[in-house]
Amino acid sequence: MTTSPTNGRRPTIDDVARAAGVSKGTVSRALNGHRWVSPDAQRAVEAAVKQTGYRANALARGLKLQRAGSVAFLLGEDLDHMFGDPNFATLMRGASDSLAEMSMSMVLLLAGSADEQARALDFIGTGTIDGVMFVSWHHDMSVLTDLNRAGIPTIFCGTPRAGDPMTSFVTADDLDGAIQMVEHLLSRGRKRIGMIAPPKDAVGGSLRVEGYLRALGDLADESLIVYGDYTREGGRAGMLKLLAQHPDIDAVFAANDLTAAGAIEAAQAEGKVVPDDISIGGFDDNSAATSTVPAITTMRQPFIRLAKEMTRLLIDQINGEPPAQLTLRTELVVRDST
Amino acid sequence: MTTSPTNGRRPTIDDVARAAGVSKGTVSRALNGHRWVSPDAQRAVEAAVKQTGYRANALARGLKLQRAGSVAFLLGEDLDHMFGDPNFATLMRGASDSLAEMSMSMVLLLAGSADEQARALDFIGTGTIDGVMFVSWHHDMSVLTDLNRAGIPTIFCGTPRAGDPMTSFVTADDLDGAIQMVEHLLSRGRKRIGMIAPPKDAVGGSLRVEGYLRALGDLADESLIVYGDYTREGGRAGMLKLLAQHPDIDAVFAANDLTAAGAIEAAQAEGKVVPDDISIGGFDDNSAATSTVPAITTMRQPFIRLAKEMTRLLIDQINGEPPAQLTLRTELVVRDST
DNA sequence: CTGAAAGCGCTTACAG
DNA sequence: CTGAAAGCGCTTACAG
Repeated sequence: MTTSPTNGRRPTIDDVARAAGVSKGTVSRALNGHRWVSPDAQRAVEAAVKQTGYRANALARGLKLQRAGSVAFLLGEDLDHMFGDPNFATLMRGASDSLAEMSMSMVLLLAGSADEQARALDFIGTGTIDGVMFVSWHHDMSVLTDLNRAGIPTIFCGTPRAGDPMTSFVTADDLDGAIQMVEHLLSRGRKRIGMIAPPKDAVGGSLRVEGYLRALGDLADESLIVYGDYTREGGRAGMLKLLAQHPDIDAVFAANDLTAAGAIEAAQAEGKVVPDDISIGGFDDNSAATSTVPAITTMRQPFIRLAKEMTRLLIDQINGEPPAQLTLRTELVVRDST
Repeated sequence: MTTSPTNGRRPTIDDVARAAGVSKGTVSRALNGHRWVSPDAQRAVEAAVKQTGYRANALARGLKLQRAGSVAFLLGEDLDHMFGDPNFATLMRGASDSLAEMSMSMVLLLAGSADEQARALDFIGTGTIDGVMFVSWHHDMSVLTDLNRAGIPTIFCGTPRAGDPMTSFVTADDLDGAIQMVEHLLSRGRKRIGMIAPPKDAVGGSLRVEGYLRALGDLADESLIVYGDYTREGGRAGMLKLLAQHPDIDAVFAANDLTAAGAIEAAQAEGKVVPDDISIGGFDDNSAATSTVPAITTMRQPFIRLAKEMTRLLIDQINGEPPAQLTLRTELVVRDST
C-alpha cells in the first residue's frame, strides 16, 4: 500500500496532502486562494499538485459548496433553425468566453421540442446547473415559467412581452434601433418606405414594427408592411411582394440582415439598382450584412456585450441579487445599400 | 422546526424519508428500482416524492456512484463552420436522443479554438463528465491525444487516419460509398468523371478520393480531381475549374451534398443541363440534397444510426468494455441529378 | 498558520 | 424487507 500517485483512479486531495506533507485542509486553503497559508506550505502544495496531476473533483466540491460551477445556455429553438443564423454562434461564444473568465463553465442544453424541454428541465432540476441563460427567437415562454417555479436563477436574451413571466433579461433596444434606421432612410430623401417585418411571434419583433411606424409618423402606411421570417428566402419573397403591390416604394427596412440580403437579391433580380432605385436597411450587423453587393447598412446589435452582461447579471442573481433588466443601444452602421 | 417541505432549499432524501415515514435507505432503494422494497413502502415513497417535488441531487449521487451521469459532445470545429452544415445538427440531436433513453444527459462542449480546447479539457478533467463523443470534420487530433492520456472514455465520429491516436470510432464507409457512387455514374454511361474532393485535411476525405480512383480503375485520371471545401461556394468554384480545364467531362462526383449543390448551380450557370450534359452525384443525403433542381443523387450516411452506435459504444466503454470500432455502410439514393 | 472534525446528499453493504 | 452506518471527495468553522 504505497502512496501510488496513479494506479488507475484519479488523484484526490488526500493524495496531494500526502505528497505535500500537509493536511488536506491546508491543501484546500492553498488551492482556493485563502490567506493563512505559509509560503512553504503553498510551495509544497503546488509541487504536489503538479506531480500528481490533481484536479479537484467538481462533484464533491459542488456538493460541499452548494454550487455546481456551471450554467446552462438553454436554446429554446429547433437546432436546425439556428443553422444559418450567425447571431446565435456569436452570442454563444461570447457567453462561453465571459463565463470562462469567471471560471464557470457553460453547457448547451437543447429545448427546441417538448421532449427536449422536459429533458432539459429535468437535468436542471437535478442541481447540476446554477443558473440558465435562455435564448429563443420566438415567443414560447413556458420554459421560463417552469424555470421560475423551480426557483432557478434565469436570464432571458431579448425583450419578453406583456404577459410573459417576469424575469431578468438583457436586450438590444429594438424600438430605438428601428427608429434610427427609418430616420436614416428618411435622411436619404426616401418617402415611400416599406418594411419586411420579423415573423409575428419573434421576440422583440413588434418593437421593431412599432419603431418603424413611430419614426414615419404621418407618412406611415400599414399596407407597406409585409411579414418575413428572418431568413434570406423570406426576404426575397417579401421584397417581391412589396414590389408587386407598391411599385413606387423607394426604401425597405428589413427585419434583419438575412432578410435584407434576400431583399437585395430579389430587387436586383427585378432590375432595380440598390440603393439608387431602392434603399435597403437591415438589422444585426452580422456576417450576412457584408455578404451582398452592395454591403448592407444596418443596426449593429452588441452581441458580445449582450453576452457579457447576460452572464454578469446571471451570476449576480446566483449570488442572491434580485433580478434585473438591461437594454443596450444599437448603432447605425452605414454601408452601401442605402 | 417543522417538516417544512419547501422553505427555500431543495428537498433532500431526508425530507422524503420523513414524509414517507421510512429511512432514507429505503427511499433510495425504492427510487433506484432495487428489489426488496415492500409495496407499502414503495407507495409511501412515491407519494412523498410527488408531495415534496424531490429530485435526487446529481452531485451527491455522482460522488457516491463515481459516475457523473452525463457525457460531452465535444465539437472540435469552429462554431461558425458548423453553421450551414446540416449533418451536425442531425448527429447532435441523434446523440442527445439516444443518450436520453439511457437516462444520461448530454452537454455540448466547444473545442474549436485552442482556448476552448483548454477549457473543455479542464472541465472534463474535473469529473463532471463520464465520457466524450468527439466530432470534428478536420484532422487535428491533439484533443484526442489529451483525452486518451487522461484516461477519459472517448469515441470519435469518423475514421481517424494512420498516425492518429488509437481510439474507438464510428464511421460511415467512405471508401465503399465513393465506389458505389462512381459505379453508379459509370452505369449511367459516363466516361469522363471528375471529382470535387473533400478538403485535404477532412476526416475520411482521402478514403472518398481513394474509392473514386479505385472504382475508375484504368479510366482514372488524377487531373480530373479538384479540391473543394465542403461548402456550396467551394462546389461552384470546383465545377467552374473542372469545366474550364476539361470541357469534355460528363459527370462529377462531389464530396458532399453542399458541394454538389454548388456544382449544379455553376454547371447550370454555364449553360449545362443536369443530368443530360453532366451528371452530378453527392454524399450525405442531408437537406442540401433536395434543395436544388434537379434533386441530388447521393450516398446516404446513416446519421441517426451513427449517433446511436456512438452512444452505445461509448457507454459500453464507460462500463469498462474495451474500445471498439464500427463502420456502417452508406446507401445509394438515386434522384434526378444523375 | 495548521490539523482534526463535521457535513454537503446520496447509495450500499451489513446486520437484523 | 428495513434501518443505521460508513464513505464518496471536498471545504470551512473551530481549536490550537
